[in-house]
Amino acid sequence: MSRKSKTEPAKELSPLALQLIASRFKALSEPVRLRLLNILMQGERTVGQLVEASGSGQANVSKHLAVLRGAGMVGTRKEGLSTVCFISDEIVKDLCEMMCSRLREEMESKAAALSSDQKD
Amino acid sequence: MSRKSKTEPAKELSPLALQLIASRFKALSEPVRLRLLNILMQGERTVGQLVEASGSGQANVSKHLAVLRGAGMVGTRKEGLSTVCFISDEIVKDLCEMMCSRLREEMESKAAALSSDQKD
DNA sequence: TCACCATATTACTACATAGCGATAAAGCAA
DNA sequence: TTGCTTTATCGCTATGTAGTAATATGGTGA
Repeated sequence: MSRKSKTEPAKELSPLALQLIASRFKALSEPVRLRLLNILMQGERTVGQLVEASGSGQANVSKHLAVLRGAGMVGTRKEGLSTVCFISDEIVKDLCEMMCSRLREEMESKAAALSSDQKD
Repeated sequence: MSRKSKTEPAKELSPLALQLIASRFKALSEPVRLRLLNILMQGERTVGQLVEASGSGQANVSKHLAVLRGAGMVGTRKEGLSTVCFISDEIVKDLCEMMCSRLREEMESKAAALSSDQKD
């Protein structure tokens, strides 16, 4: 592989690369889509189950699933009448957990700051 | 820390948590913002340097920087007339590198599929 | 003080998309 | 075939935001 000696000095990314990376992050930038992924992390679900579990409308869920499929994060297969959905890229879990624990840290440090900041 | 025995069974996230995570990813879902972060990974830069290096307009860069600051990813300090910008959350680098290498994998496997798929 | 410089903000246009209701498409049952 | 079920798609409205030009803000030097 092309590993340099050190930590790699943060390469310049081409406009195309930036565009592609941005579109991946964009797929993750919507609460409903994150909710769908969060549900799918527990295992495969049909579209109908996702509709019920997410509380969003059927058309909306279908559209969001199309986005996630387009980003290569969710896969589907037909099973009778239903469409079974599953996470097709495990990176999603890592990314979300990373973001999640980072948020928790921030929250906790802010909470700590608030409680030690209690002047009158 | 609160690590369970196994891999943690993918907790249910609250609507607020989903909203917060989504907004972080949203900050990363724009090519210009990724470009700014990419430049800042090489070290601190003034707004003017970012304008020049990114090729975007001054007002636009300023607005994107405000988004990144709002997401806690970039910090700034005044230094004379200039505003010096720097990455304030190292998670950004990890996230981008993760996404980047994932993309590279996909590209390479697609390229490989294409070359081995060369029937007449 | 005034003039200048770097940056932020405002006002605006253009475009993308989230959400919804209605409808289409596709597979199953009778 | 008809009717039912599940999902995808269409048409639409409302909202968000990227980009730009113009202006405002605030620090610097004369």
